[in-house]
Amino acid sequence: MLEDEYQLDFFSENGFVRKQCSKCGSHFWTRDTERATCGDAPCDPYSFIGNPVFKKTFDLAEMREYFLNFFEERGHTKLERYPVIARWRDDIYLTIASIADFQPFVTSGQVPPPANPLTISQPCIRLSDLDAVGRSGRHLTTFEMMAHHAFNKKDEELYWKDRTVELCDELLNSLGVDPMAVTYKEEPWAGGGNAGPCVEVLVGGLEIATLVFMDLKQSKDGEIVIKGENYQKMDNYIVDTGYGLERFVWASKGSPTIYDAVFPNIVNELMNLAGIEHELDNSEYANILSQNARLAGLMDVSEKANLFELRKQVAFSIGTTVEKLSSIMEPVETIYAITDHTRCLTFMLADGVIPSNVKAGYLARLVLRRTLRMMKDMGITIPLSDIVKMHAHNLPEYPEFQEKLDVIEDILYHEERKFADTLERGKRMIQKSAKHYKEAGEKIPLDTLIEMYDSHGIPPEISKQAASEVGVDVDLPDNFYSLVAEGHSKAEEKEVKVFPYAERVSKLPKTKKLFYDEPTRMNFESVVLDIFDNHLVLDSTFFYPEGGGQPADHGTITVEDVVHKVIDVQAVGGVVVHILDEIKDESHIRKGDMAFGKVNEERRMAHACHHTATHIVNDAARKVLGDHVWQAGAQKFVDKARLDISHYKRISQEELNQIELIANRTVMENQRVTAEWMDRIEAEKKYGFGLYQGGVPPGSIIRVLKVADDIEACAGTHCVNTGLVGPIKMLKTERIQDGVERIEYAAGLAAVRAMQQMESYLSQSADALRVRPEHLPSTIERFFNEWKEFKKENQRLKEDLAHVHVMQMANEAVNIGDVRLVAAVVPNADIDELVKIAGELATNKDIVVLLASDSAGVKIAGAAGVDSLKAGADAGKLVRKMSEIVGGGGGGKPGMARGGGVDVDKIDEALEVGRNLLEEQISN
RNA sequence: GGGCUGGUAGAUCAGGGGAAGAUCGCUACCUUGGCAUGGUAGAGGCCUCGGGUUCAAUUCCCGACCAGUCCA
Repeated sequence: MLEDEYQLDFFSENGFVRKQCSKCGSHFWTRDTERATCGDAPCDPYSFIGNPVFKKTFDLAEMREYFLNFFEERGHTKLERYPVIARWRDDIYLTIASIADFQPFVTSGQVPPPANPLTISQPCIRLSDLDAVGRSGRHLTTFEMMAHHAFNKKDEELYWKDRTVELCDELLNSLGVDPMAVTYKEEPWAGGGNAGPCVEVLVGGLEIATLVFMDLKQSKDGEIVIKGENYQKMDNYIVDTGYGLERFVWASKGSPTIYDAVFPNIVNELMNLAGIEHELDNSEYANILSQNARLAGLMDVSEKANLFELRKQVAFSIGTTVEKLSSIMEPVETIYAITDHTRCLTFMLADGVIPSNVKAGYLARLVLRRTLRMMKDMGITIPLSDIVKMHAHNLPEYPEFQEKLDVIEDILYHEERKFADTLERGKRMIQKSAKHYKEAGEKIPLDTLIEMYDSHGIPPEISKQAASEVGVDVDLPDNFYSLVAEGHSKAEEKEVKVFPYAERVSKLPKTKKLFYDEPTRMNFESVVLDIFDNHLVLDSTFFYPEGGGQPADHGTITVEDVVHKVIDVQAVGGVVVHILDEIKDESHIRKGDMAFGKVNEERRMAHACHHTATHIVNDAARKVLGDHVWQAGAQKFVDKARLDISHYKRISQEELNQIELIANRTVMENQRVTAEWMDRIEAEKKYGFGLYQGGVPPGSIIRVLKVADDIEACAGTHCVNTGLVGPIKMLKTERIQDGVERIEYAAGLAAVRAMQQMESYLSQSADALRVRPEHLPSTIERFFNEWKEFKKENQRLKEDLAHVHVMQMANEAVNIGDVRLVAAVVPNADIDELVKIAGELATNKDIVVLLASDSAGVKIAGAAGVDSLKAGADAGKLVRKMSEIVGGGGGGKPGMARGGGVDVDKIDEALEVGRNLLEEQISN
């Protein structure tokens, strides 16, 4: 990055000098001509701890208010915060910076900003430094990025670098920061395909703000190279600032850690619950924490080795041992982490993240389980929701937290129980396996630990502990988690569907989509713009292309009296491509030809019904289950449709019935369905991000569809009022992922057909049992019970029968050497019977039994008593040989075997062969 | 979106192509004044469901459903 980028008039007019840090070599601007270092860690240690840099102290609410007012007074529009879950984006789950609110469409210039310039305090969640939270004294999973943004265009500039730095300097001065102590360090910024010059603002060793001047975008031919990537200048350039609210509060208080500055009351309460004396007034104790924070500021403590180094240095400076220091620090650090993590959960859950095993929900569960484990370690036994409530009460400036508390409590209750179950199950598993290895005198292999974690969610530390309770040792390598990851890295090829004619299509003008204007019209005329193979592009069309979970229309297109079937329709960058089933010999379609289209009405109407029904069901589900319900996907078919929603437990039958009732009531109220093309930002302001439940559409103008109380950006075709949807019949629910429920239903004629189908199942079942449908449940229960009793009865009878046979047959035994053979055909006996008889006969020690029957082919059973076994008899081999004779196979153990075949005529032969083979066996 | 594990008695789980098992719990009886305990006997299983392979499937294969879990 060029040095010129940082030569600002503001600096030169205000007595700043550009210097190079004597330690790290980076350049920085300062008013202090004597200064040698840049002010950033590790070149400068924290000096603000115990020595606040502001005139007065602020808490979160005060600081936020001060900042926003400061920029509002200077011409910025104050904006409400966005959710911490990035609903308006499909590339990230969580909001990681204030600028994320405006990506991608505002930053790209496609969509005008909601206000310009603007100021906002955006809660952000970053889980990348999870291990450092609590330990470093400064890391948080959740923080608020206070910001002011200005979106400039080539010919329309609001302000740029000078004004931005000036505002920052003015803000700091107004807070009473010593101007000589502030440094602006040059640090080019790059991320997410953009880049630009940037200055970090440092006071007292702490980075409290970052001022990014985003004016570059990634480009292969770009001439500017940053961190190995090529960039070029953009036509629109953006002031992207980030002021850390929590860091400002920390700097104002000068407390040993950021946690003691941001949520001191909750930290204290949890310390009490854990029985830790957290007395910051105690100078010795405060000194330990301060030393720790100062040194931790200089290193990355998520690395185990660094943490040990930190401990060593702090222990040395206060004259104690690492062990002693660790025993003091670890519990305190854990409490800090719990406090932080629970605040993170408060934001996530209140903004509608449902803990789950996929997507953002997984991140919530990750944090949640981490927290539960730490609470257990610290002996904190109150429900997790109690801590979340503390945060909610602590943050009255977020009234939405209060409203959601009931649902949050319910979610947390479920999650806590679930995790307890998982751990319980895991403990049993590992101990069982531990016993196994103990007997073998071995350690538990690493593979087992990996499986415990990967497949069963048991952290290796817990496995180790559980195993040691049984007295088995476990080797736990430091790189455990990377070993787990290795097991996952078996390459997965992804098939990316590439539209074959994208290049050619991109040169065509966008197709006029007339199906929005006249949703009921099915016949139309248009002009052929282009055709390649069987892909036809028209000037305008009534064919709906696949999208938004709605399949493409089918129908016909006639050109020059030749009728072509349309089998698929796709939209490629605004151009609708009709895919024909075949190009016939007689068709000579040319550019400029008139084309006559006819859309298959039945298919279209079925899709429209199901699409409108989907919005109705979504609305009903939210009314029944709660506001946390969020569409996670949907698909429409001709005969049914399905909707996936986020919900933290199974939908009960009663709830489903309720949803069905409400949905059908909406239908009967025959409400108007309206669609309106709206400015994107305006729509977001008016309706919130619920708009994007069905996906995030591109562009500055979006189609806002209102069905009942459901308002979404939707490009599908719909019924013009809810009455046209017809009946909505719920078919089933399915849990496709933890935290995601799938509801399947049919609407319109499809619903009627579904009901008829169900009815026919019912009447067929009722007919079979010769009862009326309403008597089915009781009758079936009776039948089932009777069937079970008959089965038992049958079993008993067979045993009795076997007994009778045994008495007879034992007398008919023939002596062969030292053993007695019973060889007989038992007519009509099934295999179970044969086995029973044989088994019982063989309780006579010297008997060998060979039985056959002719039920359903040939069945053969053989058994041998213990003495006959000693004499050499092997029922397994006998039966195998005999079964071969009758064209089958068989086998078993020497004492008991079964087999069979198909050749009924050879039963006697088989018995004869068995007898001969037995003679051979015992003569050896 | 990708991957992994499991579904057997009321509970927790063994087993495994050739007569369904253990432990706890349950019922009855014995031991006791009563309970704890200790005996003895017994009840309780469409081995999740649907296909396939086989002479034979609870067991192997495919699919569905249910449950658990890791990762992007």
